[in-house]
Amino acid sequence: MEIAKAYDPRTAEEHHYARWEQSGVFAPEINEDLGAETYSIVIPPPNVTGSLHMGHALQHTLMDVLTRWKRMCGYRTLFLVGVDHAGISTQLMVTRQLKKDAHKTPQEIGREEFVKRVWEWKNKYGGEITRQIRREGLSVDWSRERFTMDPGLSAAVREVFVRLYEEGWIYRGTRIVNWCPRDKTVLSDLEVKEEKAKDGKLYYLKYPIAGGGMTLTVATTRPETMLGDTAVAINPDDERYQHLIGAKIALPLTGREIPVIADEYVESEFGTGAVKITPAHDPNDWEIGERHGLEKLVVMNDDATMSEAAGVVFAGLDRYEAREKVVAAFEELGLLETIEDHEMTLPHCERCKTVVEPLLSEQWFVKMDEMRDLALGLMKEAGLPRFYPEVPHKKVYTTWLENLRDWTISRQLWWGHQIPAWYDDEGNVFVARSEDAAREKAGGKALRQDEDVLDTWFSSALWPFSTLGWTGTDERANNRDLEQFYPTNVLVTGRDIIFLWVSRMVMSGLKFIGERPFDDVIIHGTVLDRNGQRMSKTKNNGIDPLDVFEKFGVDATRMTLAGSATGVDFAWRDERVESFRNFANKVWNATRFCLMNSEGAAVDPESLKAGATGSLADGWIISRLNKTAKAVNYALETYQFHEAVQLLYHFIWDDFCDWYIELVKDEIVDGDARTRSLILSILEQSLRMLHPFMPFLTEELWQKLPGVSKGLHGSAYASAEQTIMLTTFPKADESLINEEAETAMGAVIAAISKVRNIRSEMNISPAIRFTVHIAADAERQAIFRENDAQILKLARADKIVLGEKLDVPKAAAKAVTSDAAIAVPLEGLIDFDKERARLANQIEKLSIELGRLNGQLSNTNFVEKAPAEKVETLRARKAEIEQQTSTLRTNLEALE
RNA sequence: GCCGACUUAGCUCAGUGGUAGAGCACUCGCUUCACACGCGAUAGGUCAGAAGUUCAAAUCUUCUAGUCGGCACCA
Repeated sequence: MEIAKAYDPRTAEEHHYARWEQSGVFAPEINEDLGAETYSIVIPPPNVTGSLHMGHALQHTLMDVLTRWKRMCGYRTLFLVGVDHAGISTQLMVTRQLKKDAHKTPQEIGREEFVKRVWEWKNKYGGEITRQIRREGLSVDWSRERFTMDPGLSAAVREVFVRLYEEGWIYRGTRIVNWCPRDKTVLSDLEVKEEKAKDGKLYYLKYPIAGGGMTLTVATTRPETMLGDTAVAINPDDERYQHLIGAKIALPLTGREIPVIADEYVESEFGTGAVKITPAHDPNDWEIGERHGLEKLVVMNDDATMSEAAGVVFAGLDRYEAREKVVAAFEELGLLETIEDHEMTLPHCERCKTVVEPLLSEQWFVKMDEMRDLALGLMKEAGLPRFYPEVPHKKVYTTWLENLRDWTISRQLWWGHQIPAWYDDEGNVFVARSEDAAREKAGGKALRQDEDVLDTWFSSALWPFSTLGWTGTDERANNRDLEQFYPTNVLVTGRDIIFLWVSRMVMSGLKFIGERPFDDVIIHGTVLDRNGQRMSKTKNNGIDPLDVFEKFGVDATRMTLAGSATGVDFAWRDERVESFRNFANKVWNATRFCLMNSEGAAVDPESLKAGATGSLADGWIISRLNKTAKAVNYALETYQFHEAVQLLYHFIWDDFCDWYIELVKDEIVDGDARTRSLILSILEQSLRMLHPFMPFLTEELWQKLPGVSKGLHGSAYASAEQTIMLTTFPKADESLINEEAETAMGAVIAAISKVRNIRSEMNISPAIRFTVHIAADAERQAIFRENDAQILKLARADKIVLGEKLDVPKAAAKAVTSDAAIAVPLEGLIDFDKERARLANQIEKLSIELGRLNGQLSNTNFVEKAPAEKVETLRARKAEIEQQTSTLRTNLEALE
């Protein structure tokens, strides 16, 4: 069979995915072995508004590698896919579109109509990310695809909410919360990111003390909030201000009088040691207000403009305009003492980057202490989940849990799971699974539902079991998917959502299923741009995976991503992908060679066992194959994807292509059917091992191999459509690992390399054939004799002379290996100066090593304390070097 | 402020106690009948610096410097 000269990734990519998907090979049901162990992974659901980025591509690749590997190992695998409704992002996107298309705001069209439009948007555009997931080649079970707002998942959300409420773990309360004035919703602590303020200032304001001309100076970064001050606080031990405790301040611009109070919270050293207290606009001030029974005066609206309560002069002004105006007013009154530059950070809305306003507001919260204890208990007692890499994530996760605070779960949005709480006209609340149930609780009164929806992460927290059909009403035993696939085996995600998502899944899994959601958590690294910077939309330095797919192919991209060390950030290099593109082409061409010479041959895994007793090269490559299989399986078991990639790359390229194909080329081309079948079978095993990483290439090639059939499938997949996906992943057969063959082959390879070195260093054209003399002991001579054809071919020699000792004229180039002395007579071709330099260079290298060895071996401490085995190894090596050096010296002297 | 990670060849990165590795780039040679996305052969590192533990340190400990990250506080 003839195939194209170069691999075209696009053809293979277009060829196989639809067929795989349609034939059902991704679904766990493809496995006919009822006793098969299960293996399950749930995808971290990408946002429905999202499109694929490198972070996705990385984590998706790792999950797919594991899934495909385990499927090939005979597990009943489920790789569950789905999408997150992404409350804020989606609402913003549809709001923008509404404005553009209809020039309307959500408020103008009303909640019902707005939500309807979001669903329309979702149905029309929400499939983008799932199309991209198909492009990546992920072997996910599309028949179980989920969306966080599916009826079943929504039922799970209501169930969890009601249960937590009934247990008192969910409550409603008035607190200072993080308020995004642009998105007009509350945010949890985790959705707020501190960033350095560009030009932070500390304003020193003089507050007049009532009755008497004295002032007390307070320092503040937010002068506008003084309009809501209800006290000034000082430390009770601050001697400077003792006399003022209990005094009244005539608060400028407001006409109000506020007390001076004493509270431990105040640090005398900071600022002036006197703090203005605004309980409605600062969490710490709130606490102080609670302690001292202060009034909580709200002077700001939910869009961060000043409210009526701020006074007629300021009402309606934006917070920053109000700040300027307040400062100007103080200056006019002669009450502005000074303004200092002040380094500080400000909280920003993670999504829209607006400065978050601490605002007094009534919200729903989850009390986290008992939930936290469940997760901490699991870590303490079972060490779960296991983080990969363990450092630093285990500690960071644990520490975060230990300091966990209550979780604000309500959001002032329309897109999401509406809170299942209803109110009567008196404001009594009825929490229930449905409106009917709520009304029943309320004695049939008319009710209205809470306007707010739940934090998107509330539903994400249930993902590992809500996606498997849990709604709280099913007994687990009656739910086959939950029973089979929960807990999942491993979670693969980025470190930025360990708190937001991972910890919450652990807590809710333990609480509602009574079992951990997963054993292992792989935290992958961040893909940086080529300058080592984080990719971001604002910097516009993102690398689009789809562009890379287009340029180098999906498989090459997957190899690049899997080839990065687990958990470690790395700078993106197209050159790296290019090298894997080249590798794909190498595999393609190795297959091409085998196919061009495949007449009369077929893939037959049994031939590997028989082949092990064939030629040295056969035994050697089969040994290498089995060692590689062993190492690859181990690497995957321990999530060392990059190690597996390296092993496969070098086995296929170096061992198989550069050595084995070249060694057996003549036999293959000459039509030796046995060797042809053997090389096809080794190639086929290699393709299998490569398949989890490079699914398209390997399927494309595998299907072309003579002799492939369902017969190669694992026993659990006997009736499935023919695909490499369902062949058995190679496991090492220890009996086929042959150290003797590897050592012998090593001698042949070393000899060939030395001759090549001579040819290259002495500038001898490849066209010139010469005689190679090899001196070695009888045993080694036998090896060289048996493989003389291969040596002749690969060293481009026309004759080999074997003997105990070299017998060559002076005009010869010489070299030594661990096993042999080598000489190539070069009458008329040799440059004696060059040859002397070459020999001297080899002697020099050996002498450096010898010096080090002598140092160690003459150290009595080493000889006495190091393991005897180690000492013996060094002694043997020393003897070898001395032997080689002596030979090289003799050769060098002969040239003098 | 607290916690942590990283610093290895020109570049990007592997390598957790026993002779420093890969890919790319560089140098030299090659239309060798699978592949120039290739073949062959070289060159290139006092493993950030210092001290310590050890027979032995890139690897363990401490300190220093630089880079990056997380958390907390911030009147």
